[in-house]
Amino acid sequence: MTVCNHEEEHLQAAERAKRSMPKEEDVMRVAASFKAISEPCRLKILFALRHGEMCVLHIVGAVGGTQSAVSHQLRILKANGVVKSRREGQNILYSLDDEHVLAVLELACAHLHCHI
Amino acid sequence: MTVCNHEEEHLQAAERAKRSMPKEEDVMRVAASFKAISEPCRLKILFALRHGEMCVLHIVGAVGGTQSAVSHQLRILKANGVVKSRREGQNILYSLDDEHVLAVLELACAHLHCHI
DNA sequence: GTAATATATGAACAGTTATTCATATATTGA
DNA sequence: TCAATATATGAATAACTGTTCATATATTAC
Repeated sequence: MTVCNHEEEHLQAAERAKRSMPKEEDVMRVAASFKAISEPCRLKILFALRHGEMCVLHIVGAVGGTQSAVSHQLRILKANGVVKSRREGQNILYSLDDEHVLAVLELACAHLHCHI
Repeated sequence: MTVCNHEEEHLQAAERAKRSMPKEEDVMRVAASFKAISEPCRLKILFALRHGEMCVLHIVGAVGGTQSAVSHQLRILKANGVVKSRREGQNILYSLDDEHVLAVLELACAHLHCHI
């Protein structure tokens, strides 16, 4: 296969793309973060946490599913820097890690013309 | 299991979370979009397309892998509204669907302290 | 210490997905 | 029409992932 040989403009874009490709490690981290928020159940958790921190059983109540499933999902979200948690007595309170998370959610919804 | 019964503040967040949960259909669409950009190979395609539209073989050159694999991935990106394409002679030129896509990428990188 | 509540986790199974290979379609030029 | 180039796609397999079930850990109240 021979790479196409048209417009100079496209060739320049291709060369810049090759030069400026982020490090494999960074690509993997970004991919893992998006994967963390790409399952409906985990996304519901984020929508739930928009309004503030919540304990696990409140999250279960808001998104459905079993306590075990939600706990597994929270672990994935936390491991990828999407949510954070703190203990308060018997409860662990979860919240969105920072303002970037909500901003990404809102951008995605705007892109898809969802009103959330 | 009994839902925890602490701070009024948390209870209100839980109730608002339940009331304002987006429709299942919208959650699925957002999740599918994030899933589309959650694989390293597809993410590399997006990083490549930051600099402008490119034909398939240029994309293959920038991200690696086989032509077939890249073509499959492009189909997924396009089906989920992440990239768009137009024909120009023998070539199909791909580009990011709109400015939201780049904005989401940049937010994610900022969140993870990647310099892209 | 014991019971109760809240949360986390390991293993196993089922469903999903990415890649490869072979092949098909579409465009261009002769 | 034929050959060459560019892109797409169906099927199969291998790898990954989410859920469930059972159980473990941690905190509090008694």
